[in-house]
Amino acid sequence: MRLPHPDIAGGSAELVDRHAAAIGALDQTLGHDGRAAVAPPGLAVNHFPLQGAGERSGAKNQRKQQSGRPCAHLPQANTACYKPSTMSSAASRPVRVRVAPSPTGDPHVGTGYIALFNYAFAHNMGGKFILRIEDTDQARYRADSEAAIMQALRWLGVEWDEGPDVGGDYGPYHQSKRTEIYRKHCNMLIESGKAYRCFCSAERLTELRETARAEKRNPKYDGHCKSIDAAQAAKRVEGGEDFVVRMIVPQEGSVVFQDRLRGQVEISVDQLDDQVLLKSDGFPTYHLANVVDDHLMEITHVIRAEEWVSSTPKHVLLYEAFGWQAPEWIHMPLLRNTDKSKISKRKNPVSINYYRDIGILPDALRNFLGIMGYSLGDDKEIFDLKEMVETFNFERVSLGGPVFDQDKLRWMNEQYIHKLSHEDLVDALIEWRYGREHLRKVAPLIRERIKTLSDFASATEFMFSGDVEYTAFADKLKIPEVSNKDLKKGLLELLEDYDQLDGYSAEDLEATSRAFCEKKGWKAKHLFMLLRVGSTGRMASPPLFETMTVVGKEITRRRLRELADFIGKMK
RNA sequence: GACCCCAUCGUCUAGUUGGCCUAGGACACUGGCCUUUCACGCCGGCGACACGGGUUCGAAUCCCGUUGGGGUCGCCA
Repeated sequence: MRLPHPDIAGGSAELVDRHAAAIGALDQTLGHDGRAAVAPPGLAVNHFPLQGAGERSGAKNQRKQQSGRPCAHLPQANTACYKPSTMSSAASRPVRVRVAPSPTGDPHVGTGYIALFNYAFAHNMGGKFILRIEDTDQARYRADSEAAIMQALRWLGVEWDEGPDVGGDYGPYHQSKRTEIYRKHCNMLIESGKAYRCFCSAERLTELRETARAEKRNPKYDGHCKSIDAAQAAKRVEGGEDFVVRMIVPQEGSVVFQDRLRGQVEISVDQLDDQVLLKSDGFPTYHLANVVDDHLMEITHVIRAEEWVSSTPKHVLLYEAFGWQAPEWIHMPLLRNTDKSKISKRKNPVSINYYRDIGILPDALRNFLGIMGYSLGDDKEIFDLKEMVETFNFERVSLGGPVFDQDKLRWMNEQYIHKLSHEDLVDALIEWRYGREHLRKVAPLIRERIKTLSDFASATEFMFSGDVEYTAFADKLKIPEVSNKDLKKGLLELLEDYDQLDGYSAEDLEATSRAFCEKKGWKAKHLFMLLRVGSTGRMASPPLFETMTVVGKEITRRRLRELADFIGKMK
């Protein structure tokens, strides 16, 4: 399923009144000349009064915040210091934060991590925690993803006060239902000379990027369409030409903003591109949607991952262009793989459901995420959500990127298991994989394969375990005429194909696998044996694809990936 | 490559107003105790302030530089 095109998607009819009001109010904020009514540049460094008490007091940050020359080198007042306007009213603004996942795949531990910190802060401040679905990417949209993300977040114990399913006064909470809002705001920027339509083809842009890279320049849009006058642009639009809307980034100066954890960050505008705000399919990009929604939803603090630091200037510029008060920026460190790179599914299981499926207790995962880049200050590592909320303080965040250490997670889970009463342990087991629901899926697959009930355990052992071993089958793990290297690569590609699926049915898996064989010229029976050994650790199993669904998507994925690595390492 | 961020044991971290730090805790690893076994538990061990300059009576803590790691540079978020 794809998202409906905005033209036919929920437009203004679905907008609640307050948005109309907000847009109306915005019209007034913009002066006749379209200039944003913002505080003049060059003010003293701003702080949210809110953060005063809890202000990070690290000397380094203090230095940065106090450095009195944020705009010193900047030439013109009008291009100079894009510093967030002073928030005189922020003190009284109730805290509202959000997590804004994109439904393009499995519920990511990083989403859980950021959600947890948003939740902890919101509750500590007596504020609200909002869930917003950023479903503006039609190409990567996956129908089953959104529900999975919500389920996973709830499973973790991170509950939202406003969101798509629970409602709230600031909806709709799906960006796909807010396209009319973005379109309007985009037009405002065009009218006020802050944005323009661009008709360049994807090919031209790619070429631009490539030549820039070849010449070792920073890839940047060359402003080709910037000078097209309004009348002509309108004409081309009417003529049915595809276009995007780009924001106009000032030619000189730099953008300065305060990050709660890092102090002052300054980035020169020549690092910035004329960012696309509205895509040719009519959907907004993250940058536009995020700013517009955060403003309309009255978000006070943007707590997100560090990867966003370098695009924050674009957002600051947008707030300025609209004449809005920007939220406070708080960029959390990135979760890491063992090699310190940003956590990724290629190197680490990243789906929350994987951890659920191998039998990690939700509280343990939550607690574990809570010690990533964070501590209570004493030597206490085991703490519940309530305790984290009550004592939460951004000063306790450390910025070195924390490695997601499976060993420590398991240890922590052990602590939680030990704390369970016998009865609760039984319940946990039943809820995990020893309940009727799961057994009902298992039974049909093994009934023909057991002579006594006591055969059940050995017949299904791989359905109740995490990783499996492949060493015993080392000499069987091959496909004629295919090198180990290509085999590994192929397996990984297949995994990608599985990931593109909406859902995880045996039929889809089989169809995908067969199509893959076709493409590769591999014999199905060869590939299927590999998949069998990979997903079960055996050469004999119940029907392969049914088995894979019962073993579960996450564990199967992990096992197949391990298999691929194993094969890659063979002689 | 350009820009930005970061820097205490292999890993998560305490240390944040510089002295109480011959750097504390946890995971992992490891020796022992307990025990019919295994596990748990308990006691012990290994193990870090990246480097170089400053500032200071005194620096893991402040400043500068170097090095290292990471992130970003998309009509993805």
